[in-house]
Amino acid sequence: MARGDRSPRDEHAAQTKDALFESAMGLFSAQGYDQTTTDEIAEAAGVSPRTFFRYFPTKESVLFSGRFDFIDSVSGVYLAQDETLSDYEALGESFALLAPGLKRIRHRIAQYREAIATSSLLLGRERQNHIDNCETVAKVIAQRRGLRTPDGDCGRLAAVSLLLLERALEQWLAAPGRALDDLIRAEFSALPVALT
Amino acid sequence: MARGDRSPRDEHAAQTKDALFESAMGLFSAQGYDQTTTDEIAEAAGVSPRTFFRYFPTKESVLFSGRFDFIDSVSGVYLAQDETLSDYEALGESFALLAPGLKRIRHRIAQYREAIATSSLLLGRERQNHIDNCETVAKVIAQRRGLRTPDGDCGRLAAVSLLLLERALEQWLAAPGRALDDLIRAEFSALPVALT
DNA sequence: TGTACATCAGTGAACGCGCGTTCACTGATGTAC
DNA sequence: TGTACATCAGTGAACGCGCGTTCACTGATGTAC
Repeated sequence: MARGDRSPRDEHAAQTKDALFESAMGLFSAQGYDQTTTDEIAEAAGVSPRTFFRYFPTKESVLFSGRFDFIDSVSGVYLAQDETLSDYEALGESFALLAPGLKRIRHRIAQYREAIATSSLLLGRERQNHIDNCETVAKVIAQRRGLRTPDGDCGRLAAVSLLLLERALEQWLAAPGRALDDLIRAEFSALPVALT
Repeated sequence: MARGDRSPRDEHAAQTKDALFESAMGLFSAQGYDQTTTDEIAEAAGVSPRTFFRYFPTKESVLFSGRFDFIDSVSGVYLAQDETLSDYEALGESFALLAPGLKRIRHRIAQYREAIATSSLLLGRERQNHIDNCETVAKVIAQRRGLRTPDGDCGRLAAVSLLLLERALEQWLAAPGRALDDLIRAEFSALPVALT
């Protein structure tokens, strides 16, 4: 603990935690979250069953410890968009601008979503995150419009934008071909046309 | 079992099942799904813990036994819409036309959704239902367009429509004032404006 | 109508499973002097 | 550099909890003749 952070003991502990994390993610995405027991994870990481709970308070917490908050970084970019853009355009553009940053962790995101997809419980947790994200986005839309609190319009726009982002993400993960920001822009331009 | 269906014994069994269902829904929406044990439900229904599993294979199945499939009835109405309407307009109109049928079971729907909202597991199950619904709607849109299989456009339109329906439903359940079909039409007309 | 048998709602007791907790210990690493 | 003590990663064993299953029974209702 003295200077910096890397004491040999801490180092070893960090390795164990990492081994548990990697083992867990591998097993979750390969055979499903519900089908994977904490005992199995420990065994795959080469430690005793009990040791799992020394590093993670719950089985779920392994998954969410590796989470990256994309939406939290949106606000700043969004508010910096040119005033001539509509809220909808500014949202699409903000997502597209932030998208390249995800390229580096594409594999991690894919694994996370594979795991999520195997379990109703995780799908539910993810849904709650999604609801929080809607709220966050609705608030920043309200702010750009000079409203104190988001109204129905802000909520609707937030929900629809996140839906489109979600679709783009899905396509990006399914097929490696196109860049994420392209897919996002495509989704955002396709919707208005489809509503005519 | 002889004529019709109501033997006194069956009658009694049906009453027990109903008592379990009502007790369960009441407890789920009042104190939360995860906080309600099957023992508690049995006790509230005045039967032994073991009896619960005689009528319902799992705790979840109680909830879903009372489910009403709104989306399944959409296809027919949707395909009957006038050709001059766009797909988007026809969807909104179909939902609005079917909406009045929900008035009768408003209380049941509210209770169902209250229960769902208390548990991540249920939120996840509901999410899976939602995904199925998207698929169903996407297929019928494809059919109206004369496509053999739904493309991205159909999927996007389906997802957005269901999102708007969801929002209208939410408002309807939260505030008793307005009719559901009004709220649906309002949501469907508000979106295109918001995207300009 | 009456008797013998079949069915089935309801129950009790015991158990398996997996997550997560509690208590108590070992032995290696780190620190104070 | 050397000794005494502190810390902490890792572990074992036992347990609580709630869902769901299995086996075996009781007693009321239903049916065959």
